[in-house]
Amino acid sequence: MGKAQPGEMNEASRRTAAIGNGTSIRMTIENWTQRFPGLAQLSPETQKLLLSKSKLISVPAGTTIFGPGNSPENMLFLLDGTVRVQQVSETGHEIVLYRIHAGQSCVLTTACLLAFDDYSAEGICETDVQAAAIPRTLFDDLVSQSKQFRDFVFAAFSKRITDLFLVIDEVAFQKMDVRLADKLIALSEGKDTIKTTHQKLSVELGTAREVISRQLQEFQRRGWIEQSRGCVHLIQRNALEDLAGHNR
Amino acid sequence: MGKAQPGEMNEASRRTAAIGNGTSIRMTIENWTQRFPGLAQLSPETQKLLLSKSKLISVPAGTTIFGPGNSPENMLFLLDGTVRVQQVSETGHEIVLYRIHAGQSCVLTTACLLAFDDYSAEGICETDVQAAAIPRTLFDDLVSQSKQFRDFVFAAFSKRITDLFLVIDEVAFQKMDVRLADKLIALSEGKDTIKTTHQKLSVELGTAREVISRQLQEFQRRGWIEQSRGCVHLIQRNALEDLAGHNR
DNA sequence: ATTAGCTTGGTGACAAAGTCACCGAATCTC
DNA sequence: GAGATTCGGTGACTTTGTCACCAAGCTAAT
Repeated sequence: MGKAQPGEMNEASRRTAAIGNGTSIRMTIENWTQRFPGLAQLSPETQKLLLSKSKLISVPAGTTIFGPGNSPENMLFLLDGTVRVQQVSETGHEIVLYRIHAGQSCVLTTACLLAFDDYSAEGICETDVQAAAIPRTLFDDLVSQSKQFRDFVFAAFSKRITDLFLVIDEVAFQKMDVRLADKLIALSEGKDTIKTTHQKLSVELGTAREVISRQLQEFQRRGWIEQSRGCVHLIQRNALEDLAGHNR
Repeated sequence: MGKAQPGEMNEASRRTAAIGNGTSIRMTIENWTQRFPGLAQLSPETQKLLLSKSKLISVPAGTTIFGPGNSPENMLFLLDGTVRVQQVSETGHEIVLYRIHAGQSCVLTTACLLAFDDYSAEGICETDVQAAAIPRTLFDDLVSQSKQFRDFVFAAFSKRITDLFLVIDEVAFQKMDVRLADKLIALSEGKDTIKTTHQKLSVELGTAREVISRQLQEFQRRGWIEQSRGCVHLIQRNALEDLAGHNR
């Protein structure tokens, strides 16, 4: 693989959280179920059960919350922050599969890990993260007892699977310039500066760093962006959105 | 897209099954739950419930059992045959996502369709198919009542998601020769002749027909395969397996 | 402060894969 | 048997991925 080892990017300091073993529990929000559109409709008893038997945890940015050889005991409901789920292939290539945002749950990934530990995906906190950890047994009880909870869980699974369909479609058929423009818009979150490197962008799209560099140069040549070390500045967001097909 | 419209391959005659509306119900197997490793452990009562409230259906090869604008009312458990799940992208490109084999269920795909009807995937019977159709309400009851059934369902979801991870990895990072060799081995099912066209193989891998043609020519040049119209004959299976990395 | 090492990004040459526009032969349909 | 369709082959070109290497910026140790 040469000297650039993509698996060794030091993400902050890449701590590994021992979730469920008493990691910095901080009670910040009492009624966190209200933050989940799908959970707010649970019966009061179910909500009480969830709130009483779950623990609020807080994890610093850069932590790997699950990954090879590290299946969490609990399932997480993200209250704040985002978790990036990515995969390292045998060849050493990396690709970002999806992100879990506040208001979503890790159930599927967690469930997958429980079922098959020969997975290759890992979940990394991109920001400081606050989450509610619920034990597997409680998860099982809730699925059994609450129709609303079942619907929430199955909807989460379904959304994830259809999203993965989209990823496959993109990787297989979309041109790089379109994919990159789309990713820049997504990562910008409305702001005009994205703090990222060419290397990180290449992992986002599962391509090579050189490809990103050339594509960004082309965008710059057209006056759509400007670059500085570790930053991309969006100058003509519209042009990028057009290319990404956001107006169709 | 030129004259070759990939979306118009006439698969047998591409009937659309109206599952649940009294399609040729044939009682062939009484204790079909025994065929599912995950279901055989259900309690006798649960099995009785499943058997009594589900219907055995039989669908001819080429039928689209689900697809855009055709969400089935029931969830299927495949007793015999295989269903190919594939996707058509906006650009008109097609790719096979996975197959559902006898002993597996469509739950996830079905669930996805129920949740989001803007999906683009479709399920096509590759062979004559026999399946047990279970109504959504029964599915919901079983998930609620039976721990074993829950485990079965979540294992199915998990397996599917991890499989999709693998597909993404392959599409993004594997070389075409490796992927094609792998696919040939898989499609051969142990036999030495595969009845398929270059066009169909290109859909399997989400690539262009020309790429397949050239790659097969190379395999032929090396003496690994021979070709005739609509057929690929495996001459040196070992060589293909080696390339596909089956001995590592 | 200086140096050594790492990260970031740039570059050219080449290989692999995808696209486009054809073509002819085999097969099917009427 | 004629015409249409499917199947596969081909060359020219573009896009993307790979490899090897370089230089500027940043960081940490001495």
